[in-house]
Amino acid sequence: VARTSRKEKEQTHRRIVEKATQAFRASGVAGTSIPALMEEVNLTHGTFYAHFANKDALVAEAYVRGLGETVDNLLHLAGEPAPGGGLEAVIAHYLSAQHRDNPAGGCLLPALAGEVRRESPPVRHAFTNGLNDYFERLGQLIPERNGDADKDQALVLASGMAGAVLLARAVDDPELSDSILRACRAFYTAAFAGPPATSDHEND
Amino acid sequence: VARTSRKEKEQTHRRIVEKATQAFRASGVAGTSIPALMEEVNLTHGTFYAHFANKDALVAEAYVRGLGETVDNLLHLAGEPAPGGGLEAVIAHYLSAQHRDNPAGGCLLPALAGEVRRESPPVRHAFTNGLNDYFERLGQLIPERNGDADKDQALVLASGMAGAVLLARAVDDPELSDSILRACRAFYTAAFAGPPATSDHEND
DNA sequence: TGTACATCAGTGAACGCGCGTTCACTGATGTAC
DNA sequence: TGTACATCAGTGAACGCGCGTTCACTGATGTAC
Repeated sequence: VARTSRKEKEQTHRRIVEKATQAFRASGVAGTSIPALMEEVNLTHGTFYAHFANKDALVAEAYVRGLGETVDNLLHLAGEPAPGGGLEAVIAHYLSAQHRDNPAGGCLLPALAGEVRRESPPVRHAFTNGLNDYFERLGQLIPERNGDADKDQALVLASGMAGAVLLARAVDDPELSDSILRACRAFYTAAFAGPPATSDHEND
Repeated sequence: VARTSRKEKEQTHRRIVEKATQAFRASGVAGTSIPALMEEVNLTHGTFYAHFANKDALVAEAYVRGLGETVDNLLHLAGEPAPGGGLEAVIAHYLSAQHRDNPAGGCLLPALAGEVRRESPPVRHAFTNGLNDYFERLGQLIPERNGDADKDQALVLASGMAGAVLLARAVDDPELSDSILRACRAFYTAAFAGPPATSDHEND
């Protein structure tokens, strides 16, 4: 077989990016080779360069797509964007064992944010744009509570949850890993999705 | 020159580990080659294998040392371990531009925790042990406030701060990066190091 | 303390390997008439 | 609509490179007497 139509080429392009976002989150950018990636797309690696100038161009595209997917999934979990309504569900899912155990399909931040610092300027810029969207859309779920700006609260919540999953995935002790998720889930739920102000002391 | 004394060999070993913890935090494990590392130690790369069975053995040792150093530095910042006293200083330093801009000398977690998941079992185990120490020693700085266990609070604070530095380092927009640090510093200080319970509304 | 031998820290060339990327080629798709 | 030619998506062998690791070697250090 030698050539496919232009429509099929677009689909191939999308399939490469799609597999790449998953592979990058699962194995890191350096840990995902072009030959291995193209094999998963069922093409020879030579054709990669008909779609992208180089690996860097793919990385930039995959980061943006991965961040977008991440937020889409989170907002979908929250149901209709009723302000504050679904935030508890978002936190519970983000800090779940299911999310921890599925890096390839989960949020891009705990999987890849640590590598962004060492990527090329275009990749870092694409990531930053995607992250700004992320913060903004997450912020819309948070009810205004302390007079803090929505975005400031989104920064805290997003970075905090990313850090929790980061550590929960790193340790090899399942109990400790569960403890990290449990403690953070309780904390962030109370801080961002709990009742506005009760005089009762909170319990588990 | 051909051979040095046993005492000098021990020093060489330490110098390799020391340079490795810095290089790994700055460039990642995969991004640090044995030849490049040994050049920084001013030795030819062949002698590396007189000190370590393979790269993995160095990685395990460097993780433990890096985590230990990190906590030592933090506790030193907190001054005498007066409970609750130095926590504000620890948070302020961790979430400072200075820390963000110095990955090689800073906390190991935002720099390397994302890679641990893909390391060998011995490396993950060494990391987990080091992290348990980290949590315990950090927990001793946190005043008991809500009846939560010290360790649970340490998990939240450590993972939250690590996530904040992780994202602050990833973005290429200095303003956004500063915002992340500022918002998280205000939040975690109020949550963990602030006054136990004031009726006043907090301000900046 | 002095001598003779064994050890082994460090040297530097070499290895096999997988990486990102290139390139001549194939033949179905797209286009001009 | 049919024919003739140009394009180009995908193929598969090949490249230069740096990686982790090995190894024969050197000569100062360590040890036995």
